[in-house]
Amino acid sequence: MILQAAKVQFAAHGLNGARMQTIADEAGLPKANVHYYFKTKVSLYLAVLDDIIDRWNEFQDIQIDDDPAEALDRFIRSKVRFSFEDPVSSRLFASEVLQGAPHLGGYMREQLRPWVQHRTDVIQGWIDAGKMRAVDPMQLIFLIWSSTQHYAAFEPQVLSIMNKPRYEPKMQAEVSNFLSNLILTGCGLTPPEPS
Amino acid sequence: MILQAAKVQFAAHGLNGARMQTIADEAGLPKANVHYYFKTKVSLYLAVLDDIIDRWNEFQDIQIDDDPAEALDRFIRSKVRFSFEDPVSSRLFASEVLQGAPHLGGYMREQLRPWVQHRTDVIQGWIDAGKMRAVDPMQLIFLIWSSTQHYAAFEPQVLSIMNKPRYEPKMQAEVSNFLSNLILTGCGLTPPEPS
DNA sequence: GTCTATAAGCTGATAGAC
DNA sequence: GTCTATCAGCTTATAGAC
Repeated sequence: MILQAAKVQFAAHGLNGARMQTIADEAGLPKANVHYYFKTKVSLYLAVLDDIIDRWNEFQDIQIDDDPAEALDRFIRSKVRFSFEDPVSSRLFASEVLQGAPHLGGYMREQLRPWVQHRTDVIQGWIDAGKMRAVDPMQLIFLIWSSTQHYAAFEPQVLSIMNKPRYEPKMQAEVSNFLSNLILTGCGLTPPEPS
Repeated sequence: MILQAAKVQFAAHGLNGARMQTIADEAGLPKANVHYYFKTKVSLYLAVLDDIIDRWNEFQDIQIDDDPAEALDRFIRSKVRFSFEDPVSSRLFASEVLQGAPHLGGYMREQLRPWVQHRTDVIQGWIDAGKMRAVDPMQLIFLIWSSTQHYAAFEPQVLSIMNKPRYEPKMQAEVSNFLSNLILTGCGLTPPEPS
């Protein structure tokens, strides 16, 4: 699969650093075939980016009527799951932003910003209703994004410090439980039972 | 300054993606001069990496006798300061790890792992002494790293969502206060007065 | 659609004058 | 030490047979 091979290379080396030859090798094709399906390197890069944007925020909405503890717990677990199940997409997103997000500016303005705006409104509503501590809703979202994505983008560092060759199966649950417990407690909420 | 220009380019594009010509242009020198001071691209890259490793964890030690709230507050603020005052170094570190940390493996094993080991021991000591809630000390360190570094590595995303062209001066204090307050509360500690 | 061969231009690195 | 000119090899992309 060309897109998958390209995603891995672009995630690790960025647009400039990735090599069409390497992508072709990883996909098991002659380089010319890659250019048959994707005329230029940039168009391949954009195709890969489009592919991940769709699933970036696919978890269910949060609503003003939701229980804050349950909704935030779901949010956090959904993000941790994404990090562990599709770490390459997380890395590609991080790589693109590190380069200044030159190909994601439109997406951020037109899709991600309203997405965040809606969530901050809901969280502020919970705060105004006295359902949770008064914390900055936008910074809370950034905290959840950063702490969950860390295990994908910084996997080599985490593994090196834990002195392990790869994540163990229980790791995802441990991270979910830790983050949900600490963040919800930090918001003055009672964390749900660990699942 | 060659090292500074190189740091910016390597941070944004990685080792393979950065261009010696661009580095030379940004430093205001002919490309040949860069090669006079640094024989190869890799040696320049390593020089830049060495330059940031020294200051990566320069804040003062935490000790078992410290007050947990004060020590963690200092830790968090120190990391936020680093993110806002030297975001390029944070980005370069992130870029290198995204590429699999091929040039930082030794540093992580020999320096960073013992560094973390010592801190987790201290935090576990606090927990055993009943001074704070029982949370996983290593994951707590990862949480502080990820949440503080986010504002450097993901600056374009944060700014785009906040609809601002650059960080305002008060941003660093707001982030420090938010993170310190939420994380310490999450640890069952009473946050110090915001500074 | 797939593949080999190759063109056209870019990139890291050096030679050599000053 | 600094600079211009240039080389050798790499990289993207295409041409053209099958």
